[in-house]
Amino acid sequence: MNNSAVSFNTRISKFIKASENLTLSPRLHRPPEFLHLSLLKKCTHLIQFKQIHTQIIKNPSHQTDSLLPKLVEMLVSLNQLDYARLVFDQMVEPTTFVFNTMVRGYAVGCAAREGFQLYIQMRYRGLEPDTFTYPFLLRACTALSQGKAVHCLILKTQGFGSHIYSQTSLISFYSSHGEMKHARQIFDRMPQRNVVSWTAIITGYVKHNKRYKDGLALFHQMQTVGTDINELTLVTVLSACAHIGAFEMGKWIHGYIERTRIFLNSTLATALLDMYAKCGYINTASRVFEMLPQRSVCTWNSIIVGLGMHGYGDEALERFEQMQRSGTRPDSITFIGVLSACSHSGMVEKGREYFYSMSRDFGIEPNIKHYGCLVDLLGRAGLLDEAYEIVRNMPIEPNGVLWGTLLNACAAHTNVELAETAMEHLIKLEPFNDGNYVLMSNIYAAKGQWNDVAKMRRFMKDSRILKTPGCSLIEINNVVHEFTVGDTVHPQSKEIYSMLYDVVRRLKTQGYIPKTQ
DNA sequence: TTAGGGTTAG
Repeated sequence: MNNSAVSFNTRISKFIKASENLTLSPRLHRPPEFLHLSLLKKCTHLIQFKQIHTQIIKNPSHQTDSLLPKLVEMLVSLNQLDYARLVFDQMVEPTTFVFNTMVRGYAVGCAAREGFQLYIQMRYRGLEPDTFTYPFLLRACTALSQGKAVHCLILKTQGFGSHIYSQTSLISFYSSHGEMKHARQIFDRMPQRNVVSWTAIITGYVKHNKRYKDGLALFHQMQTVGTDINELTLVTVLSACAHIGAFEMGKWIHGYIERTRIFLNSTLATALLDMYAKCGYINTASRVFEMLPQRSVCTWNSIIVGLGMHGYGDEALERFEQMQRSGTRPDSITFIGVLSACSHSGMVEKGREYFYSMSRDFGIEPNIKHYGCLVDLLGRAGLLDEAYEIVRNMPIEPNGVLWGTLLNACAAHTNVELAETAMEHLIKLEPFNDGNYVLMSNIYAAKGQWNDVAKMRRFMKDSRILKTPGCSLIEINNVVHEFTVGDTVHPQSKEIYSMLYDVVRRLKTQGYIPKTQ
């Protein structure tokens, strides 16, 4: 036990002794409550809470409204939920505040059932829910049906013009369950919106539903309306830019951050670095990284992943070493960055060494993604037998991505036999992934096994597996245009195709032969 | 005592 805990225990012993003596005195029969409160605030260990709790319940007059709720609140904050419940159950007249606090506690453990039970108990006692109740209750929900039940309760008690916090919670809940239609309906019907509700709906599109263009469109709309924008909004918008390569937009946001002097905290910096890296501007990402006022494991990860992605393996590993010298402990994601950097730069020995050092030197157990990187590292380098050995002996059940990694390596090094083994697993794990069949067909073609190519194509046709049309995005004047193979949706489609034919014609005159198989 | 955020294997 450390010194502060010892001194605390001395103080509490003295206090208990004093309060026991005071109880005997007719004039000073109750110890002052503020003493309990000030001691409660200093508690760090469960045993200390228990000692004070014992003292509180010794004096029935102290079970009143200020001490036990405070005790429940503090226990919930310390995640001592069972003990908080025990104290809660001793309360004669728990208030809405205490019910809310308990529901908040259950929300941490996603215990919606207990949360609902408490809510019913609260209403049964004739207590009205307040503006805090539903956001807590929603946070406890995991299943869509549970959230819908809370939505009904909100409508029943608050009506359609319910409180902005409840509505924003509903937007987040529905969007995180893929129900953007519901989320958008609530958003559109809100009588009042603020930066949080706008950010919640944009995040719904971007983070939870991968609808980046829709997210950016709403961000434009948000600016038109003139709502405040803060760093949380920008983090989400930058993440959307990174995913679809909207560099102009991302650069504009960087300018906005500088113009409005928004503090580049580590979350915002991580998103900004990632945007530059994913849009192809790794040098700008490095320059921004150098200037950062604040670095965290995430900002380090972002730059390491970015460098690795661009084939700057040595620079990524240098950043990794620099990160450790700066005193930042690498985490699981750091090693994904490090391993993929080795993989993309062909640094087999170093990659192997880093993989085995993860648990040995850093206490981080490799997960399936780390194994994926290792298999990719070995596979790209042509060490297919070793890669297959890893897949067969790894302690985690290999998934589709992992077998897909091996299949890619087989395609790069034309190994039909191992590709067929990988394919056997992929048919079970990813039966509708057209890319796998096309790759297998290409491996047969590379070996000249045309009968097998035909078989593979026939299998795809019979199983009604269609090739996903190729898709590309281009950003012009802050607007992202999306194209799929053969589409004529764009208003300038004729001119675009005419230009494409011209490009292909010129390429062919320079000796380019398209690879169509 | 309440709502919204980043980096991760083919």
